[in-house]
Amino acid sequence: MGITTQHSQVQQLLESHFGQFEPELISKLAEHCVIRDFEADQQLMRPGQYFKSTMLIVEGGVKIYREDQDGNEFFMYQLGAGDACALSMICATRKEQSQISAKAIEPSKALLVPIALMDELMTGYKTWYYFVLETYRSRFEELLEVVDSIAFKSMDERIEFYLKNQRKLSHSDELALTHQQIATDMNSSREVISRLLKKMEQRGMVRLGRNTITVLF
Amino acid sequence: MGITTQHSQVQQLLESHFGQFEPELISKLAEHCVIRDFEADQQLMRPGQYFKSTMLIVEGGVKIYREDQDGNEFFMYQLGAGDACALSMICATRKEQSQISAKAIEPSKALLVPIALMDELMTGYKTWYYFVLETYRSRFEELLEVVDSIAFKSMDERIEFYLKNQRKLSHSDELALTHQQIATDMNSSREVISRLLKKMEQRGMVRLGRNTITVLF
DNA sequence: CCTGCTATGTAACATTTGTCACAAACCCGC
DNA sequence: GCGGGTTTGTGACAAATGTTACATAGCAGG
Repeated sequence: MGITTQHSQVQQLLESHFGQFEPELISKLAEHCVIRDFEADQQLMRPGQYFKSTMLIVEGGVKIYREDQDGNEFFMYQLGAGDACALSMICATRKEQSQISAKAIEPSKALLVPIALMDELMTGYKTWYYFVLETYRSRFEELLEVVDSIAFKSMDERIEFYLKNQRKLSHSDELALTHQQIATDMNSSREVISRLLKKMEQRGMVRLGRNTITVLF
Repeated sequence: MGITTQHSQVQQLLESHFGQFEPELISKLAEHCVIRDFEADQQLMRPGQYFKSTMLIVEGGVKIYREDQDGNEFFMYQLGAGDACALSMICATRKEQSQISAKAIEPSKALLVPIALMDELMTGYKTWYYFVLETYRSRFEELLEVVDSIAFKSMDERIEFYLKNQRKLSHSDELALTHQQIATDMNSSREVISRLLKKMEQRGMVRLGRNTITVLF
């Protein structure tokens, strides 16, 4: 939760996770950013909130999901070190409200870039403008894949898609997940997930344990 | 299909549909754009295609949808005069492939902006850079609504959402649609749509006719 | 090692959506 | 006003997903 303004630390974080930025951009950012820490499970954004700054993730992982009016969740994608929240970049520039929710899945650190700086960064630093566009483009594509998975695929294919994503994010075939968590992320029910996971185990696609799913495909 | 390079005509189209652009930007674009006409039902983009230019719609309407490997479609959103294809703007700058399909729903006209120009436009013209960001942001939000509708809603609510969209796009409560078209757009089957529309008619939400659905809500 | 909490398994059933088969209604051109 | 195509209506059934209710299993702390 603490807010620090140690320039040298910010500078170092920027250099290690945003090496593509030109040196003057890094100094500029280091001058104006603050670091913010989040605990696991802490909410970074909630719908309806106004952005005062753009977030650059430098440590940990952040889950981006959509919520409906009844509090149901739907997981969309996840950010890690080196990523930025696309919506916060553009909403920020236009003082719009957030349409999504974000939650830290582990203790995480983000750099907060004041929105007042955005215009100057966009027009003055080519690497920043590329970064913003690339961020938007790749989130957009991730979202398109999500649309695919719910528009065209059946539940068991969606679980497969979900597990593949989780594996990529955790860099491991051993996923520490409960069936309930998966169900919540997919806006389904636990029994359905258990049932289908069991079938996948019989087909040799996964190995199931308490709190763990080992991906075998 | 014809390609013309009549500067004055381009200039005029730009002025009437993209009035927010600064005059020098309009001249710049008029100098380098070409007009392209599309017939109704003609495909503007297909997945896997490389972009050579960004499209600004100046007349007609374009439907943006996703296709799966079996040729199933899923309608996402629609562009009209004054809109631009978000993906073509950014894919264009990075020479990436299109991930979507686009089809003219009526005879349409677009201005083609060569991708070689993008960098100069982005850095040199503030109104262009705002336009690109705003385009991306609003498509992103439309896509989020689409995700909502399939992640959280049942078929009848989705039909309602679909009809509301169509009404907004056609500026009329009388929609010229067959049940089959709706089914295709929603990746469902005609019988399901007919069944649910009938129920909606009984509840007084729509009036059904051959090739027409009158929205009453 | 017992207790209690959490996670998982599973059967039975409800609901929603999709599929098949075919009938009826509508519309256009002759 | 008569075919022939297209569009819509509908019943019966299949398949997928969601719900309810409860049993069992694993783990952690006392």
